[in-house]
Amino acid sequence: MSDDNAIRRRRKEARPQELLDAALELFVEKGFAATRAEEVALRAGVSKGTLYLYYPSKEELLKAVIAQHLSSQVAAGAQAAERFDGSCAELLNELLARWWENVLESPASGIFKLMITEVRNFPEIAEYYRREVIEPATQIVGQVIQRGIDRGEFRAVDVPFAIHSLVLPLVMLCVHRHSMGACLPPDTVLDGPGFIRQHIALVLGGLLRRDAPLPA
Amino acid sequence: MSDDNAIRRRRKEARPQELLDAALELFVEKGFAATRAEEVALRAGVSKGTLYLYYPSKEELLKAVIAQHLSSQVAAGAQAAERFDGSCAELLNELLARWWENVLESPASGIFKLMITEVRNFPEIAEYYRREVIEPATQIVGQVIQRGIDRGEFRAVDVPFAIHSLVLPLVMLCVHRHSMGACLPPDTVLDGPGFIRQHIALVLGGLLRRDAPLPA
Amino acid sequence: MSDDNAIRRRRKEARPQELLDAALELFVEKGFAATRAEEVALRAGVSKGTLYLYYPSKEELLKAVIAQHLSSQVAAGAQAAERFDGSCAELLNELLARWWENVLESPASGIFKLMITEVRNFPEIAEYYRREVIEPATQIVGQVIQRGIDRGEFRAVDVPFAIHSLVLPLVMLCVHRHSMGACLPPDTVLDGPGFIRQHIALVLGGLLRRDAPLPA
Amino acid sequence: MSDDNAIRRRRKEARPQELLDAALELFVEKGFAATRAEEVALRAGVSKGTLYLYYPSKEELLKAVIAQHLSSQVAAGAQAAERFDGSCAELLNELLARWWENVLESPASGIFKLMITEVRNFPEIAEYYRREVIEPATQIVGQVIQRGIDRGEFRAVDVPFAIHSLVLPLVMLCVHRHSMGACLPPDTVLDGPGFIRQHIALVLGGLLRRDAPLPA
DNA sequence: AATGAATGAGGGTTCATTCAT
DNA sequence: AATGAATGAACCCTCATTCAT
Repeated sequence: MSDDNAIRRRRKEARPQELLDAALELFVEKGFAATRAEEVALRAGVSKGTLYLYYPSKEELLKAVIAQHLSSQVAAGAQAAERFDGSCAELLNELLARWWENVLESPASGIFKLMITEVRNFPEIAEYYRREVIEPATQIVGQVIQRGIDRGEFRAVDVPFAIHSLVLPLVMLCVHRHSMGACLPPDTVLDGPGFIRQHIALVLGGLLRRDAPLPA
Repeated sequence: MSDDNAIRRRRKEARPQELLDAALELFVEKGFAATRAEEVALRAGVSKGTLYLYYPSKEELLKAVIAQHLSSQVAAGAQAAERFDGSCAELLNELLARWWENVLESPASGIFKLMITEVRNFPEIAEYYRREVIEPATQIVGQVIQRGIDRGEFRAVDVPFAIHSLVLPLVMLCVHRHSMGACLPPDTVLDGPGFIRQHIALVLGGLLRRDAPLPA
Repeated sequence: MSDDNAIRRRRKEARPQELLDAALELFVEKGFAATRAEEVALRAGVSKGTLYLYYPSKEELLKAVIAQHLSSQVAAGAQAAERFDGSCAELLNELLARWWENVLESPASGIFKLMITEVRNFPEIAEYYRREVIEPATQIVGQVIQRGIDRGEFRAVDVPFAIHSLVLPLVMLCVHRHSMGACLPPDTVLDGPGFIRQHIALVLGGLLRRDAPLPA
Repeated sequence: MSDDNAIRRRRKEARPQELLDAALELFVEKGFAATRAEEVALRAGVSKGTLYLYYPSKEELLKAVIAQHLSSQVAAGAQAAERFDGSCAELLNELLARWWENVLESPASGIFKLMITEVRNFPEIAEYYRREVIEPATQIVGQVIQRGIDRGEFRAVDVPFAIHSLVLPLVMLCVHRHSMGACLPPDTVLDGPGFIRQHIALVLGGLLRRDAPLPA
């Protein structure tokens, strides 16, 4: 019996996460409004009623999904940036490539599409997202660029603009993967890592002073 | 009678467009599923029933909205690319800047968010979008880059990757404007033209051969 | 102009009847509730609005349809019964055969199906129908049978029962023609006059005293 | 739990039948189009939504109502006809009287009115009805009459006509009961069994050879 | 008189949520 | 804790009716 209970308890403790995973998948796939609460429950392997034992409403479920994926998503990046001691170009390379691996290649990447589709319907989420994601991510990348400029590695470009030039394609790629990308034949889909490498090289081409040595 | 009818007919002929405009706004704002048919009607200044005199269902209305904004959206760009006789760098500058003005600054820019949120629910739309927008737009930009490479103006980069590096930030910016951007204080919003100018400069920095002269 | 007006006026004066005809057809075909007012108008060759110039509502149109077809439908039969001087058997033969020709073979035959389907939704119609149709028709046939009994031509059967035995099959045949009959291949449909002749012969076989001479 | 579930399951299992019963009543009373789905639900003692847990649409509910009442409705009659060993006249008496009791006196009798009012709107129902009801019922009665003719009990009448002469009044009576009959004072309504007895006697009077002995 | 665009109440159907078991 | 039957508010869509032309 203790054994059964152990399984049961493990099962029970896994429930919220299983529900969040199912919800993320479906909300990203079909949108929040077009997803039925029962679908989420079924995909998580429980009944409709059980969903409501863990989340008081479909909307709270959405918020939980978002909260989970936005918290401490950027903490890791910040630490990497602190410790790194190579050139700024190399650091950017490192940061964005790692970020791609950790976030964009995972199911969590859907969160970006989800944010895009739902912020305007749930305004409280907007501020949360700005504070937890945009702000810190912008800061990390911005600091590296600023450091590159200060060190004479980069030209004196407009830093906020440069951040967008670097980051937006990656985010967009990730959104694409969950919208059009999901409708096209898989071989059509862009090779992520390959693209990132060249993209950073291109933008660095504009960032680097002409007299600076090219990065490896 | 002719006069009376004229007024009436003008009204009637304007209805479809008024409805499409209202629908675009609302579908972009709240998503297709979360928008009530009656809301669209009211924003267009008519009653619920009137909507159905012009479009047989909410779904057909969505398709009409999309069809209208995707048709011949890229034709203009193609012509500009044909006629242009300056350097490829200048042509890219010209193309993207003009595209920004014509599309992204207009209400039509919302169509990108709409596509992202709805393609997976309406698969027929995906193919249509690929054929009418992605394919031709990719070709135009791709041809310019290829020409630059052939002429010795650009380095021998991977063309499809380069297209994405150039274009995705603009699209993403535009999506952003209709999602997070609509939730933040207006002064936070990025300056479009300024960004575009620097973005192109940055990427061109990576595209141009180091020994080539910088564009004006 | 006078000529145009003449046509117009003729046209106009024919309108109510054209509308009634169209309404009868459609109400019989699809039922009152399932028939749209506009359908009636279109079948009558006018626009939706015009229908309402002649009848204030769909329900009033139904009542007009019914009233038209029930009034004086039986008057003719009554007179024939008065004048006839042959045997009662011959008279019944005559009456029912004629009734079949005049009523059941005409589009007006649909009125029976219409009554069946709609009386319960429009109770005021019931009394009207009883008074105008059932009562007089019953009386006419009943009188003939009663006379036959009084004269010693028929056995002393229950008269109301006998009326039903004679008349119900004809009515049912007629209802059938507008329901199942309309769904089957036309060659399947029963030959009306042939049936009537044998039906009356059969029932007369039971009515006539065994020692009476058979009718021609 | 088993007990609780038992009650619950019994409830759930009874629902479809309760809904079918309510639907039959209302569709017969008001017609299919004029009956609201919610009315059916309320009469069955459940809420609007519950109806849709058991039947996917109002139209499917109609089909279920019809299917239930037409299946195996005539099987019993066929068996009785097989086993019977009296005279054909007695057999007809028996068959029709029994049919009256079993079908026409029950709420199921409404199905005839329902068929009449709805076949033309749901063509698939027509074929079904012909195959399941008309065809077999016609055969049973037809065989008895034919046997009577073969045995020299009946005259050589036209069999299909004779079938109609026997059966149509009963069907019509039954239709009447759910249309006009429901609008008249109850005491006006014809006495079914009494009528059937005399009706059969009358028609048999025409069927039987004059030299044959009258049935008891 | 005739039209047909417009209206909005009404009915079919869905689905978030509740609650008895 | 888990289920799933039941509810009813809400939404899509239809159509009887109106009315400006």
